Amino acid sequence: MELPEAKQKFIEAWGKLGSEWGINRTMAQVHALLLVTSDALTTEDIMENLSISRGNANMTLRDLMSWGLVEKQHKAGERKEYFFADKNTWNIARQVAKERRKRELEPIMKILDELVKVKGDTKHPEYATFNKSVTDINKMAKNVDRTLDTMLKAEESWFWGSIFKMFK
Amino acid sequence: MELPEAKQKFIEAWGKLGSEWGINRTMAQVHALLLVTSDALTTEDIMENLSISRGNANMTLRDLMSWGLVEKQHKAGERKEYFFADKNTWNIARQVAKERRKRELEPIMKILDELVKVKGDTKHPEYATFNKSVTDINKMAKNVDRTLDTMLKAEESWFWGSIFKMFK
DNA sequence: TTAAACTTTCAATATATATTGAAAGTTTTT
DNA sequence: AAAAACTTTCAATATATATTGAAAGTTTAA
Repeated sequence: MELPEAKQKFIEAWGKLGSEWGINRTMAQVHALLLVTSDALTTEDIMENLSISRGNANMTLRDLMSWGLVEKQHKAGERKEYFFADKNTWNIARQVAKERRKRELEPIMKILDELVKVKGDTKHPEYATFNKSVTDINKMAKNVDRTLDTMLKAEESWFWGSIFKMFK
Repeated sequence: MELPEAKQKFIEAWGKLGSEWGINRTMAQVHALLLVTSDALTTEDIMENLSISRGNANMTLRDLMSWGLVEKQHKAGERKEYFFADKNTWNIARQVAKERRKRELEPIMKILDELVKVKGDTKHPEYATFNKSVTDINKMAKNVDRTLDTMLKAEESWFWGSIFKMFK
């Protein structure tokens, strides 16, 4: 397989994976393109490479920046904006974990905390079932939250090292 | 807050979380409904409770069964099918992890394995960048895969216990 | 064997999400 | 101050995804 084809394959696969995980396919593809490109790219470059419109490229890039995955670069003597992605995979994973925690985990934890407080007759199966499910999910959410916290503070090698000690 | 309202809140929140993670909102809501209901429910019950059509209820239930999250129950002397969800949160998490690994992680790992093999001139920045990103992502995918494997074999208390030892 | 009770299918339709592109906005240069 | 070079916005539109509901299929009971 030649490099251009391989890049294309990667962009497609990354886009597909993204869309399966609730991330806009185009956003994942722009990210993928920047991951496999050594130079920073202009909006123009990205539009051309992925055959998308200016508006789409612009919004997607801003979105990627809000996720902390892409940054602007300015080249001396040029007005155009260039974009590049952090290529450190561990940083990417942490950044995604951080954002999803903030955007999705925190809100649901807030709701679960409310629901756990709901009082009722423990003898009543409907209440008991509700309470058990909500309480258990809340506990798991808190476990996930603590684990993410560890991950966010950790160095990659230490993190996976600790995980793999679990095998022994 | 009263139980019916609390149930409703839970169903909505679970549905929203699901849709953010690439899981059909209705599917997540049916799952949520079954999680907070002590009795097994009929298709009819679910249609009514969530105001969805028969076709939708039927397909969603089959989908949930294919994820291993819901099972059929037959009551003696009745023809109707009843559905109930496993309420063990750890089982749910493992089941979801197992399915997503099979459906999403495995396919992309296969592609990454191909892409890592692509040969090129290491001195060429375009190739070097591609190769580094793909290689690193491949390694991370393998780490995630091993971790999921551990999780799938593990007991809940052991798993979280091991995770939390990481804090020390 | 036919009717009733139930489940499944899937083309049509509705809804949600993503994309376009041209106009408006901004900054720099002349 | 006007033009040029660029970025942003957003209503209109296209696409993808989810849902409906009625017909077809299946199983059990009369």
